[in-house]
Amino acid sequence: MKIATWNVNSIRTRQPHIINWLNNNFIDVLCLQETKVIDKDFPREPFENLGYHTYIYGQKAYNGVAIFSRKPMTNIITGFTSVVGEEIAENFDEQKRVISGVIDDIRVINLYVPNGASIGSDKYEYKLQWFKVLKNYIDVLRQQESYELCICGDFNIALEDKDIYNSKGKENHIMSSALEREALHNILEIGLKDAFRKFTTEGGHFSWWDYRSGGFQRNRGWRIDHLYLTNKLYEKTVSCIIDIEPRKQERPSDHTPVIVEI
DNA sequence: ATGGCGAATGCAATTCGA
Repeated sequence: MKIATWNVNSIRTRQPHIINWLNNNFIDVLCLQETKVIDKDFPREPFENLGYHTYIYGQKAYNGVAIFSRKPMTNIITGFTSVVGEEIAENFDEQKRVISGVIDDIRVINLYVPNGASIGSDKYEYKLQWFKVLKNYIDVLRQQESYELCICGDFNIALEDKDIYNSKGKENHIMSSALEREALHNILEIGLKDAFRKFTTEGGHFSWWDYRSGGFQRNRGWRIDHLYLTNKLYEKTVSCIIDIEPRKQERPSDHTPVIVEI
């Protein structure tokens, strides 16, 4: 089974790119971030016509996540509140960043982690607090269910210096600060492993390049889109690659897909 | 260091992303 994650930066703008990519890559489950559209206006039909079931959780202009699956998923959950309760979820579901479903006894959790703006900003604090809610969400699910987990998406965090084109001076940079890395490690310590790192240990592999200053042309990238697996799935994983082809195309997303085959 | 680019909103210029 192939599961992919891709921050498409607007489902409506990127619709032809995604259709083209799915026609060239047989993907069972596609997790999308930054769909940037309310559910009523989400272009479901083009993807249903390709044979996908579509599960969406969006809002106007910002954020928004979706999962496309060839087989129907069960136990779909949108947002945090129904799992952790209103007291812990507070207002964190105002931003649509979490959707999850179960397929073949795997719970796929698709995340669009907050960006965080800059170190010490209100958005940075929001990002760190958001991780605490996420931790609670995963803990509750693990108490309630016994599925294997695939937690994937745009994490807006590069865990290691080698995941950044030039890590010099990046310890006080958004996406690579110690507190952000600590927040993500805190999630992973329940027993999640980075599928990409099962096969590739060297640096220089990226999933996002800034639109500005010719980031892609100069290969000034970051690896911030991840697929994390519980051990049983990790052991069964046969490949995990970053496909940079979509980033080369006209009018691309600033992110490119990451695919795991289990 | 700063600003760069792209998308949405909504129709010009601002906000946001990372």
